[in-house]
Parts: sequence; structure tokens; C-alpha cells
Amino acid sequence: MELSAPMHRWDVTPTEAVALQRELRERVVLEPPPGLRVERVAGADVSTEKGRDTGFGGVVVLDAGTLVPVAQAGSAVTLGFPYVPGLLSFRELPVVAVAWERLSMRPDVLIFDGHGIAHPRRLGIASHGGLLFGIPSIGCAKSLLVGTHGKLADARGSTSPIIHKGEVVGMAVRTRKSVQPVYVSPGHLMDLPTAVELVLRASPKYREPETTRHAHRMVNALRRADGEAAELE
DNA sequence: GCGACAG
DNA sequence: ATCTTGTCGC
Repeated sequence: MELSAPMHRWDVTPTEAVALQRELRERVVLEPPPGLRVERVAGADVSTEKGRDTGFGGVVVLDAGTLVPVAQAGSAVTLGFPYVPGLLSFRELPVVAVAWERLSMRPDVLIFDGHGIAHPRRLGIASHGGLLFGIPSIGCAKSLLVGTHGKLADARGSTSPIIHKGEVVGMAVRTRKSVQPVYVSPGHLMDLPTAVELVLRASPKYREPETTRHAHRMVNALRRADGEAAELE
């Protein structure tokens, strides 16, 4: 869609990235916009290849009621930052941003594959992305980066707070009976209860939200298609 | 100094 | 995340 002025450079060193996170965390709003109506939910993801430095990104927008895709956009961008625990957004957001700009329709909420404030400096990829795009966002990760939580009941919908340094930074959420929980945390313009509710609503059948499932499938398809095209050179 | 460590 | 085959459980 529209191009917005970048909030900061992406060609930074890990040390500079950490400094940027400490500044950006001050801008995160842990509260949904008054009267937020979620009619469309989107998922973002990035796929990388072993030997190469190209990141394939994608954003898929779903109707929040039916969870049927209504729009999507992809991207292929050269990765300029390595994977460093705690600095994931500096590797993946530049890729997601290109797909985001190509989207013909804006969602009301964006769910990321990774954490929001359940992060060493409370600025995981979901928080950083929410700030960058100026949209309510949620982090939904498959494993913990920081914090601990108590045991959860076996039923779908059971939860247990994620505690980090004495603070509740997220929630372990069982989206499917007898299956490992996902870790939900607010990104930006979002609070924990709303984030948990939206993730559960987006995950009626499988462990991960339909948003990230669709985004994941899309970026993998992009990567394979690119690989096949390269084989015919 | 020793582990832990989203994707 | 990616690389990979089969295998266990509902």
C-alpha cells in the first residue's frame, strides 16, 4: 500500500540494534485502540534457505469471522542481518515490510510468528512490527525466549501466565487439547487478555493460528518456486 | 564464568 | 529457520 517513512535504519550492528530496542520500547502501547473492532486478522512470516541469503516474506489477511483468506502479498528480500536470539526483528521485519506495502487491504490486527513484549527488552518482533506499521499486533511463538510459567490444564483454552523478572509478560495458551501450548504476548496497541482471546479465536482447530499457518504455507511456496526457477538457469 | 537462546 | 525418514498416537 502506501510507503511510510522508515522509523530507523536496518543496516545496523547487533550492538546498535540493542540500543534501538531500548529506545523503541518506550513507544509501545499496551492497550488496544478504544472501540477496536477486529473484522480482519493477518499473519506474517518469513522463510529462509540454508545456503542462501534471501528471505521470503508474506502477509495473509483473513476474515476474522470465517478465517478465510481475503488478501495476501509476498516478498523476496536479501537478508542483511544474522539470526541472533533477541534481535529477530532486525532480520525478518525488512522482509515483512515489503510484503506489507504490497498488500491491497489492511487488517485490524497483525499476528507475528515470535514474541511481543515477552522479550529481554520487551521489544520482540511483534512489538517492533506493530510500531513500524502502526497497527495493533500480537506475538504468538512456539517456544519461550524469556520467562517461565506454571502447568496448564489439558483442555483447549487453558492458560498460565508467563512471568519474567517478576512481571507478567505473556500467556502460555493451550489452543488444542493435549498439545504443547503457544506463547502469546501483546505486541503494540494491544493488551494480554485481548491478545489471548484473538489467538484462541484464530486457532479453532490447530495449535497455531490460521493466520500464521497461511502465512507459513505462502512463504514456503514462494521459496520453493524461487528455488525451482533457479534450477533452470 | 556458565548456560540459555523467538525464527 | 532449514536439513530429512520414519514413526507413534488420536
